[in-house]
Amino acid sequence: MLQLSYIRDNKDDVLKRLAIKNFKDAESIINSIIELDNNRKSAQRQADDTKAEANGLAKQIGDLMKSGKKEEAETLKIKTAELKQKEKLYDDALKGIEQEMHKWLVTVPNLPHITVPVGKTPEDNEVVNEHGSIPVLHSSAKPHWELTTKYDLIDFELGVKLTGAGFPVYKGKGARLQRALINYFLDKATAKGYNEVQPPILVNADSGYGTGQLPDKEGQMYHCQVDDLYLIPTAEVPITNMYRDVILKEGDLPIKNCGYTPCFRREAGSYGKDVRGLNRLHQFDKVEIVQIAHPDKSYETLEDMREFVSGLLQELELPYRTLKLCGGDMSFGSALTYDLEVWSAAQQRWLEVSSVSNFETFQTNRLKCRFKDANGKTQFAHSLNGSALALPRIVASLLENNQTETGIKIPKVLVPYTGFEIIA
RNA sequence: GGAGAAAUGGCAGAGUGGUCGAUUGCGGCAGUCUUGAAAACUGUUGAACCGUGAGGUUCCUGGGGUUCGAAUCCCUAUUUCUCCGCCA
Repeated sequence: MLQLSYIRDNKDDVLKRLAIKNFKDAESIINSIIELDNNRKSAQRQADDTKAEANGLAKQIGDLMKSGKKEEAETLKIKTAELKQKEKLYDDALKGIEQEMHKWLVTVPNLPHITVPVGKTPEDNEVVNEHGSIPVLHSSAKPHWELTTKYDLIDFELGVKLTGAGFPVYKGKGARLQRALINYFLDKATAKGYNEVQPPILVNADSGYGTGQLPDKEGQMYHCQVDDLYLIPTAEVPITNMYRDVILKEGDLPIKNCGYTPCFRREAGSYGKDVRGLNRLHQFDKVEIVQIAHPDKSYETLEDMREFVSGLLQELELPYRTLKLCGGDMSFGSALTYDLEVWSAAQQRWLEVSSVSNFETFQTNRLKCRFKDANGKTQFAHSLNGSALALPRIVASLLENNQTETGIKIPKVLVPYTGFEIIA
């Protein structure tokens, strides 16, 4: 959610940047928000003045009662009755305006950073770098969904039987590989100074609103209606919401947390080759890194996080590239997003394995996550998060890229975690 | 799941209808003293909104109500604690 004061003071800038995000009707929506805010101010003025008057009278009545002047008190009481009606009227009006304003505000996406490329589709994303060489596979190389069957690593059919499509069963060395990756990622993150947390994987609606999954992406989350809880689509939700309604000390920043959780996504509307094998699942594992940063430092932090994730891919010896997302491809709440994609040799395409974003104050404004600066003023912190990493597509490319005629080789850094060097 | 008790500022903990946004202690911050530190002493220390300012309004878990007036009374939700039941 954008900050009202920023919208008021920088309307032109806001409109210019919303255009980069291809946000429709920006001008009319921003205008109505500003107009509503003006109404809000005068409504609050009226309400406050009325209350001040009523408070004054109540105090007078108290004094009169104490000094035994009952009759005078009674006359004043009659006066307050009228004020009370007015009070209710003004309060209701104010509440109505605030609700209306909030309704509009949550529809406005975050402003993109000035360096965000203009564009509408993934083709317009800017390639920041490419790393590693594209492997050449032997003639009988297979896509990962055949390899997982051949070596009995993942049983997609069994998952369908237990739950449905997109809920695979990992078996034997496949299951062990999952555990190895999770441990490896967590070890790397904690070594980098991230504090490991294990959050709940069901969250309440407040948490959903805090990080922006609600109200706009409601349909993408699994919802336990009996208890009104949501299965998390990413650990970002619980980990960032730990700082909802919190005022931090400036010295506490940056706060670095990481956590492993399963993630659940309904993925309504996905189809075709996108959902083949491990490419898109309803349940998958991910290690997430989250930082709460000082506004002056958040872009340095973003680069740090990007480099950390790149380092993981390098150690895993996977060819990858980094994209800076264009305005049209960025998520609703992000100000700047890097996507990291690994090359999937048998599918001959790039697979997104990490998304690293700076949300600036977009989430912290909703969360009311603030810090006290050197002057004792409270201001919103910046929130950032990134996948480090999401497992399925890493597994897909590891299996595909490292396949040989004699088996699938495990990258050196993982061997201590898997306990085996080859899947054969 | 059943019965009872409770929820107040960063923490502890007063306050049971009228200058209470809230006594006090701890913690935090600033100062005095000190070569420095500690101790001691002094001061200061919640948030949001409106207002150039003076100042005003709101917030004592959330929501609703009673009253001229609510932290204080009533209803309700949530959470915590104790006891019982169930249980990985």
